[in-house]
Amino acid sequence: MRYVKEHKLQTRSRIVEMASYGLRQNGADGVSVADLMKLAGLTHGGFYSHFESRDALVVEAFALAMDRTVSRWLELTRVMPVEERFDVVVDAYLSPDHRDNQQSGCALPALGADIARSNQKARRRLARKLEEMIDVLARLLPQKSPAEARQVATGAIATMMGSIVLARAAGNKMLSDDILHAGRQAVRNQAAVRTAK
Amino acid sequence: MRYVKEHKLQTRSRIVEMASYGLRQNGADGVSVADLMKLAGLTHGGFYSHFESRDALVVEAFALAMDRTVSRWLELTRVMPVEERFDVVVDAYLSPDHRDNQQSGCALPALGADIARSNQKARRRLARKLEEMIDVLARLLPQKSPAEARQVATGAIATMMGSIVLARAAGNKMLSDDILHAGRQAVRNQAAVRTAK
DNA sequence: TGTACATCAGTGAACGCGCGTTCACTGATGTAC
DNA sequence: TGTACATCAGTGAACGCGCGTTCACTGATGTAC
Repeated sequence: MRYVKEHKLQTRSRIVEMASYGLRQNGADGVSVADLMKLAGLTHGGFYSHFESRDALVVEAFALAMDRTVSRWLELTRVMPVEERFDVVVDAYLSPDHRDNQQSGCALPALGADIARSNQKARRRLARKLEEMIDVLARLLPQKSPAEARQVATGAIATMMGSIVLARAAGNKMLSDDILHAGRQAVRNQAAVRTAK
Repeated sequence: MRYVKEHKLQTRSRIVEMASYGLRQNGADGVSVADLMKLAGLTHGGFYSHFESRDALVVEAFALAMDRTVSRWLELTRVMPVEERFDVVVDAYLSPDHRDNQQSGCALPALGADIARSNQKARRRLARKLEEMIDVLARLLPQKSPAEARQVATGAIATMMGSIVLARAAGNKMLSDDILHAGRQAVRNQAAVRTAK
């Protein structure tokens, strides 16, 4: 064996990571296998020794991007006072920076609709990642009951991802900024109602 | 002239209408020109005597679908007492029926992300349709100031479309239903805060 | 009223291209001696 | 320590296919006579 056993796994990870950028940027159908491999510094021929199909990579890349978003939320809130944590996440999500950097942003606005048209297996995997995301966000609302926190977190994620899609789609700077602002207000209002446990 | 002048325009309209169903169902990249023409009962050869390119049809079909949604909201609320109108629209949007009938539903959840990756011209056209949609929904909140109604309507549309995308993407019936429910609550809470003018 | 004709909406074969996928091959590498 | 070797990660040509688009043609139709 001329290569350490981890070498191929590292290459595979690199492909998934770079693909997650390319796919978020251009959509699930917007990048060819050859281009995805080029992003990882490889040629397309070796692709099928790493993945069963292009679709399999798309699902993996999506899952990785979801994990990264969750990790980012955890990092972002670690050193924050409890009562500011939720708003910090919301403000970072609904920022011009996130709107303008699709390739490194949350996978939901970029790929959600593609997953919705995908097969059941992919949608189940998304569902699990989405539940994780909801749980992490709900834990940033400790002043609410678990059930209410979960409901608010679910609505907040829907509002945040919808706002980002619309803000990116609107070919009109002023409208786009208005959408981000309205999204922030909307999430705050959702969280504010019946704050008491 | 062997055909009345409106004949070709009617055919064109039929193509746009049928395309709007096919594209909402399968995404902007999910249906071929040949299939889109077949939906209208035609063959693909005549396509370019009606449209400059496939993209041009996609944009027209998207715009038509947006108009239909706005018309639907107006019909739905015409005979309703003023104070119930907003909720009627929200409940119809965030219904299992809308989630499960992508082809005849709102174009934003189905095609928003595709438009976000489209050219500036298409995005400007979307922006105009989106402003219309926001205005119509804002007018269903007459108890708020125009500025606040517009902000709430914007946030509500983001929440509604985000919830539908997530509810469709979640390969898990219970989660999907939870998302619709959380979306309804979220929109209500957004509208409820500071209701007074 | 009947017929020949010009028009043009719609047809379907053909094009070039890029895609996902396959496969015979290469060459860098750790190991055996 | 140096060399021959087996392995297999990665290469790039080739495949079949479906796509968007083009174009020469057809045939149904309203009009002129």
